[in-house]
Amino acid sequence: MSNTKSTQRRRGRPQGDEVKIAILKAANELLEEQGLSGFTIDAVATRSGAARSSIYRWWPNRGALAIAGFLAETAQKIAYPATGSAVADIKSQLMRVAEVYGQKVGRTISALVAQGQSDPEALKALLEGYVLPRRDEAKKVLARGVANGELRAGIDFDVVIDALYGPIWYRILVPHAPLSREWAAALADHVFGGLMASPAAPEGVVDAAGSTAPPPARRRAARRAVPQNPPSRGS
Amino acid sequence: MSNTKSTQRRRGRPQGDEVKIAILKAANELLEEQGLSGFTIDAVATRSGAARSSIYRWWPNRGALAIAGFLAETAQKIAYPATGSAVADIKSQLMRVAEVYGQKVGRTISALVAQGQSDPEALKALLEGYVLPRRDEAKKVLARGVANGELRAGIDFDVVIDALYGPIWYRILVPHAPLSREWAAALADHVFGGLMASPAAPEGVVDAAGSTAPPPARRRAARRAVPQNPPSRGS
Amino acid sequence: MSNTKSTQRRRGRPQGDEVKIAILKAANELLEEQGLSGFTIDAVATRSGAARSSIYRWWPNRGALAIAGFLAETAQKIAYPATGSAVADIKSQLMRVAEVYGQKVGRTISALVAQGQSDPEALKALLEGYVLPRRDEAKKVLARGVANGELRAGIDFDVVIDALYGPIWYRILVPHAPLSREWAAALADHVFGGLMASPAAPEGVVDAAGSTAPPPARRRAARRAVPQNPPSRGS
Amino acid sequence: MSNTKSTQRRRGRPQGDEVKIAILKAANELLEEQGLSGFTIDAVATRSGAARSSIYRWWPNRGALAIAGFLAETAQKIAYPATGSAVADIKSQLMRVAEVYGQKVGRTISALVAQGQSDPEALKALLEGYVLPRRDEAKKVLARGVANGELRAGIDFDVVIDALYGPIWYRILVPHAPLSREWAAALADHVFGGLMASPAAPEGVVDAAGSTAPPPARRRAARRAVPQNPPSRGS
DNA sequence: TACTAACCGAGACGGTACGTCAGGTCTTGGT
DNA sequence: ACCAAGACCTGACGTACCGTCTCGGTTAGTA
Repeated sequence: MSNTKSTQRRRGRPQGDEVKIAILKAANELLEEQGLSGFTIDAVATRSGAARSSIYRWWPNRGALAIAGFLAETAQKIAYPATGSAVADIKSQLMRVAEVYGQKVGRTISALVAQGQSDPEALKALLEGYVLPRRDEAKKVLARGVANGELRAGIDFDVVIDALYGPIWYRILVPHAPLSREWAAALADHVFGGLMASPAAPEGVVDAAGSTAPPPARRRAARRAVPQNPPSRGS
Repeated sequence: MSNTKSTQRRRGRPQGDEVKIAILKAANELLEEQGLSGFTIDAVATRSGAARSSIYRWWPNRGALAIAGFLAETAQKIAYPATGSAVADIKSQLMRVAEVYGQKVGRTISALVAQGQSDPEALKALLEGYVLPRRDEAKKVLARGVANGELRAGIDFDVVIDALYGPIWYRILVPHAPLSREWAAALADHVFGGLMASPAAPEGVVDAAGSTAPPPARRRAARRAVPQNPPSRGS
Repeated sequence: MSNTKSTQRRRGRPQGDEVKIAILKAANELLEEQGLSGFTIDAVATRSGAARSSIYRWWPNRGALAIAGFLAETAQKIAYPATGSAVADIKSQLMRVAEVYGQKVGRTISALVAQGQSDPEALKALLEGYVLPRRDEAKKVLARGVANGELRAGIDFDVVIDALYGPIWYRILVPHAPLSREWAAALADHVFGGLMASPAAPEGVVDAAGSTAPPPARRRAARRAVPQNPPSRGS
Repeated sequence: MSNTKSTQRRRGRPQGDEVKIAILKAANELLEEQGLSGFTIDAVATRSGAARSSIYRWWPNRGALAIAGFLAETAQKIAYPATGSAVADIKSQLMRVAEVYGQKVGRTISALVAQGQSDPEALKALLEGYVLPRRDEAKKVLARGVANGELRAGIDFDVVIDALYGPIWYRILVPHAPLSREWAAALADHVFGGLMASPAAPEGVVDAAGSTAPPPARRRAARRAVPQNPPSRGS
């Protein structure tokens, strides 16, 4: 990024990465420990041993610093497993995410989202630096699942990801009950398995509620593959 | 509520409702229009015509005022429909929620959640004043669905509600894509209908990942026998 | 005061003095105990058991209340003695004033003066209600002294009173050292007796500085009798 | 004072004196023009062009600022003259003080004293920063007068200073009549010259009231009449 | 004896200033 | 050129009193 050619040295004192790293580390720790309220530029400066001006030299404001700290330190810790089954991979990763987000990372993420509500740049950075890349990853796994035949062909990946991961973010932001692996497992089962006792109901709902976007293609494919699959909505 | 008998008048000058109402109205408008950043006690005072001290007389801090404004003005605007079908009711309400939250109410709610991340009281107020009551309402509808035979008996209402509403909150807080009725309809269909191409998969996942709450029996049974089998999980 | 003829009774409930008295008492106590900073309308109301509005019904603001409390409760406690000698009366009263002002009354007076600096009405009330009447009293005693032949005929009573009582007020307002009877006695002696070793000096000063009020009588007597005697204290 | 060696530079941005000076200047002007009531931190900030936070960085509260403004701007304007005669010096300085205090400085000082009545720190600062140093100066002049033989050896400097300057402070704080050079001259004459028509009276009083500080100049005259009266304080 | 106007307690209300805190900018001197 | 230190301006926070006002309840003299 800011590197010129390595042969071409700039004048003056070269930038020591230690300062930057110390700042990011301190930022991340504060975010984990105290959330947004304790995350003060001054606090970061004090903890890192850096000066406030050094922070502002590299990041334009506290939102940017928060995101940067998160991305540098925490973001990449949750990787997808890669077994044979896409569904199994997703489910186990979902459980792991629920577990991890239930701890310090959750505090951090909720702080970042909160910051984003009054700081469009921070929101954008969070989206582009974390949310969207991870959604892309998830989509790849889902695509593998479709290719495998584990999942129906017509599913809308974005909707599925929202259905799987949305509840987790919801629970860390609106903590009406703690996150747990068990809850995540149940969530995955519900989403993958459906809830209906009788397959006929949804269509009625769709008609009744005026839905304009019935997903028929999937259904047909599904019908082929699982002939006696009763939840055929159209039938 | 906190009134003693109506015959028992309180001493002192009675509170003029106009002021309180004007304050709440102004608070709500500011929250809708500008989110958290524009939501200042001073701004509320100016817009409402009240004095700052009058605001602080009734609400201890800005978080409490934000919640109160939302609850007083906006919260009750989204009611459940009550047709015959529980599932249809939920789905159509979900779509309506998605629609409404996609507009000004969404800004307000996201601001409130953000505020809650650094203000435990505000978070508590939001939960107790809005989230939990609405979840209870939803649970009643779900229970009706189970009683109807529309839904399986074994489902965990909290998980279902998380699966249905979590994604909406997620999307207003992390707006990677706009909310829409269609998206909500698709979401409902996914959750109610499931995603699996083959119903066998989840169990494998469950086994692999150590889930303790697999809902397999129903589906197999349903597939076989189908109709109004209400196999309660506990049985 | 605001009474119309005593025969002409007004309709309605007459004013009960208890409330007024309780208010004044509380006001005075607060002033004595805590000075200006603790003297709050609210504090007075609470301590007296009266309502704030009752206070404002009778006194226009806190300054007026402070003065009224002082005048009603404390002011008249210091009376002049009346022996034969005017000088002795003044001196003993000065000592008594110093003693009394050194205690709670001093706190009260200093608070009132302080209040007066930012409240012209209060200052005026203090002057007219306390300071000037007492100065008039003192002037009478001084006049008696002149009539007696105890004091020179040409003295300016206002200047004398300033010289005698000014230092007391100065010491309670600028407490560089505590008030005491001894100090007051020394003060009286200095003022009544003068400080000069040689009586010639003042005239020179007077001439040089343009004084318009030379006190010649005493000096002449002194000049005659006691030339350059430098009576050391230790002798 | 607080400087370490000049070679030892402090880190960080050095303080720009302009800001501090502008603040003190504004503070002083406000005090002169409007007294305590107009002396608001906000007003000082506005007039000086500085920020409120800059004021609070250097002074802990409004009392401290008031004192500082006075000491920095006004306090040193009144110096003692230094002619041969101590008495003449004191008298002419007293007249000058009366003249000066009768104008803007008087407003300032009365405001400071008033502030001091509810702010012990401010009172202490006024005493230590202004009152006591000036009293010390006056004592030096008085000592010179004693050395000269102009003044009696036994006089208590503190009492004399109270007698001379107390009335001035009294008059600016309790302005029953305006200050003037003439009044000050008369005051000086009274104090230096005494008031008694006959020198005998005070002793009676002294004895009766237990005074321990008899005024001797008069005594010389008295010595004739009451020769062996040795009311030496030390005995 | 009933009326009725003033008294009284309570407290809502619009204001103003306080002192605190954080954010973000700028200016030094040192390395 | 980078960095620590910290002065500086801005603006919101929550608190404390002020003085005004509007209620409901009470009470003593009058009709």
